Formats: sequence, structure tokens, C-alpha cells
Amino acid sequence: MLQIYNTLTRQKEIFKPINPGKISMYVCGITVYDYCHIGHARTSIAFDVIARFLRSQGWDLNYVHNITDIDDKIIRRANELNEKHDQLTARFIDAMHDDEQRLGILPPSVEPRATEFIGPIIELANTLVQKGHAYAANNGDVYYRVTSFPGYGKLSDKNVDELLAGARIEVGDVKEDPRDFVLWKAAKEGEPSWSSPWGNGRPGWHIECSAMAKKCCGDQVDIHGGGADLQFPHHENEIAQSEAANGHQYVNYWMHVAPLRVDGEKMSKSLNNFFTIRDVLEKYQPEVVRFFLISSHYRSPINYAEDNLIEARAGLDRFYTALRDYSDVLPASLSELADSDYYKAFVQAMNDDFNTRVALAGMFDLVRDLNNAKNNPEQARNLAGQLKALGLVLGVLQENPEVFLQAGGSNQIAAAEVEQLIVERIQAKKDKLYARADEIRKELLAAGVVLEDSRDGTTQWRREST
RNA sequence: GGCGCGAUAGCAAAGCGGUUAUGCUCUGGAUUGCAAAUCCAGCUAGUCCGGUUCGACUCCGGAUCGCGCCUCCA
Repeated sequence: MLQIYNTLTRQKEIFKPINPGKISMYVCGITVYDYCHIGHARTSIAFDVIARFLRSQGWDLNYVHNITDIDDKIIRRANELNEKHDQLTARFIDAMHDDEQRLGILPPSVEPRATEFIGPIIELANTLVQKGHAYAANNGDVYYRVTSFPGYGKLSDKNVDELLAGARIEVGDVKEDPRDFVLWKAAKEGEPSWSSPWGNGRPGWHIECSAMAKKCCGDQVDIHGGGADLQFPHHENEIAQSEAANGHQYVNYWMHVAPLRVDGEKMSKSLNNFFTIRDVLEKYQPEVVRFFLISSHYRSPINYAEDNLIEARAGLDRFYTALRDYSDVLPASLSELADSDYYKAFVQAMNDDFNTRVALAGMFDLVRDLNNAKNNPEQARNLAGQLKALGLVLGVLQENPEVFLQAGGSNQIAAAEVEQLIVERIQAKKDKLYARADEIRKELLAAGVVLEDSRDGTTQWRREST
């Protein structure tokens, strides 16, 4: 039985779909004015794992992951780079897809872009104006009237009155109330714009998600997710918009992924302490990064630190070492797994608010049993197939073990050179020249390569995680 | 200041009112020409102070510390 921690109620709840067997899941994506950082990767991977798991359990999942491709930062960056805004966004969308592919993130069911939903956005803004929840200011901006929505603050536990105290009042503000937020922004000279009942302009940030969720998922969404930093104001504003317009509950289960930290602080654009995905992948294998990010629960903050990445590689080393002799074994099918205790433990862990850490712990148990079963090839192959099947749900363990183990590390020495030294060493061993054999071992170890002799006289090698 | 989250062994990170989490590290043993890998065994826990309970790391209260949101942010 699937349980999900709901930010709205601050507790784990038994999941009940709106439509039997179906789940709609809307996840806030990225504003594409720069390369994605690994904080973005954390959220994307968390929901990728959730999507993979839900599908594996037979749910008919509609996973919507949007792209914000028009906003102030995009316009500013395009001006800085003297580039058209849509060229800029196209470039960074390509980069994002590239990063996602490398990290094993499967494409969502739908990937709507704000600029493709201008019509529905205007329609929604219009509805809100007509219902008295929004108003057009005299400069062509349209604002949401926060005090018109009684439930405002329910997601983030904010008190509307206290928000007034902290609200920023800008010079020349045309809002009725400092808490009001923009639905439609009048265009200045030269800015990209679309025509609307209020003149040329562009959508505000929050309304695009309300509009796209409505079009892609319907008026009510099963699961809506994103980074924890979107809880307020973004998701709070989405609720205000959608519930005021639709007249009923917008989202049943709100899920928020904890921030990734650097030196104990949140990694973010504004703090400028972020590492882009491509920077990180220069240094670590994609699967190592992915494994690191799923090694803790999605609601726990994790620290991006070298030691933790090395540990992730060490964990994967254990998995891939166990799978070494079974590169030809295919992941078991779900029907083959039905009676497996490992599978049951895995599903139980994942059903408990997607506890990947506990799921992995069970997979390590499976590794031990697999290593113990090496004298029973049939059983061993069966266990290897199970392990790969569980790995597939998490999006890991699908590489060829030798390829994985021989990649990464410092790469001080080429694979061909390693192979050559191994040939020389095997000859030395045959000649009982153990001093020479040990010398080669030491030399390679200094270059981060570990040799592993086997009983039949062959030698396997891998690169160390450091 | 308001709202919220967390504090677990050398490190990382989970569940659980009483029974081994797990991974890495470390120690001993098996194995190995030496190693590595693997297996077996073991060592290190629950920030502090109270309370509830036969019994608390687990529930309740308080303190301390850390973090997030309150402004664009996944």
C-alpha cells in the first residue's frame, strides 16, 4: 500500500488516486536561462525514480514536467548575451536534455513549455479577473488579489497578516496590496510579448503552472512536486490561482524534495554556490552521481561533498563486483519477481514514501546472498537478474560491470597500458618472478588501478573510487 | 521576528516502544605466492535535561545547536 508524505497535511497518507489505476503527477521544472546544477538533478532524479517505481507497480502514470521558457531572468540573460530569448532557451533546453540523459533520467510523459500555453494562461487569468480574484492595474499588469482567497497560506503555513509585514513595497507599485502577485506582466519596449485583453505582455511565473497542470492533468492533480524552495510562494500561489478559478481542491498530494547542500548551505543560484551537472560529470561517473542522490531519502537534505561521492562509487563497486560474472543476465521481469522476498522488501520500502535508502539496504542484502551463491550458477544467475531488475526501477546497475569498474577514477593510465602490464605480470607469475609481479601490482595501484587475480590464472582490474 | 524541519556510531544514512538496519572505514579469521574481491565474526550509536512506560534512540515537554522558507531559486 502506497504511502506519501503530504506537505499540505505534514504527514504520511495512504495514496488514493482520483481515477482508479491512474496517477497524474505534475512536477515543476527548470527556468532555462543557464545550465542545470546538481540541485536540479536531485529533484529530477527523485521524481524520475518515483515515476519509474509507480509505473513498475502498474500505475497508468501521466508524468508532467514543465519548462519555464519565458521570464525576467531569461530576458535579462538574452540581452546580456545579445541573443534572442528563444535561441537562448532552446540552447539550454538542449543542454538540460543532454544532462538528463546522461544521468539516466527518462523523459516525462509530457514536457510542456510556458510559451506553448499562452492561450490557457490568458484564459485562466481572465477567469480570475471575472471572479474578482484578480485585477488589471493601470499599467497593463494583472495581479492576483491575495486577500480574496481565504485559504492563502495553507500549504506553507503562512499567516496572511504576517506576510503583509514582510512584503516588499516597491516605488511606483501599482498593486492594490503588497502581497498581490503578478499573473500577467505588461511588456516594455523590445521585450518578447504576446497580445492579451490587457495589452501586450507575458505570463507571470506562477500562473503558467496552474494553466499547464489544468491542461495536462485536469482540474485536479494527484501529485504535485518540486523543490522544497518552491513551497512558498510558488506552490502557494498555484493553489490560490487554481482553487479560486476551479472552485475546488487543486492537488491531493504535495511532495517537496529537500535541498542539496554545499558546506551545510543550500546550493542555489542566488547563493552562487552551485555546481552544474556538466561540471560534476567531468569528475564523477553519471551513475555515481545518481547513486549518491538516491542514497538518502528525498526529504532529507544531503551534502554535496567529495567524500560522499567517493562513498557512492564504493557502494556501486560492491554491486557491480557482485554482478561481474553476469553481464549477460537480463533484469528479471516483474512476473518473475512476484514471489521474491527481495522484491517484496524493495516494494515495501518504496511504498513507504519512496524510501530509496531502505530499498538499497535490501539490495545490499541481495548482494551478499548473490556472492554466497556463486557455487550454484543457476541460483546466482537468478539473483543477479533480480538485482538488475531492482536496479532498473531505481535507474542504476544497468551498465556492463567491467566497463563501470574500469571507468572513472584518476584515469592516470590508459586501459591498454593496464592490459599490457597484466600480460607481462601473468608471464612473470608463470616464471615465479613474484618480485616483478608485485612491482607491477604496486605500480598500477599507484595509478589507481587494483588488480584481482583469479584462481584460473587470469587477472581482472578496476579503478579505485578515489 | 513568524512558520517549519532536523540532531543516530569514525563517516554516510534508515526503520523501529523491548529482537542484526544498510554501505564505507577499522579489527580478527577463512581464502590468496603476495594482494584484491568474497565470506564469517567483531568494535564503535542515538546532543543535553526532564516526563510517560515494566521497558524509549523510538512517545511527550524543555534546552542547546544546525538547516529551510518568509525575496528570484529544484
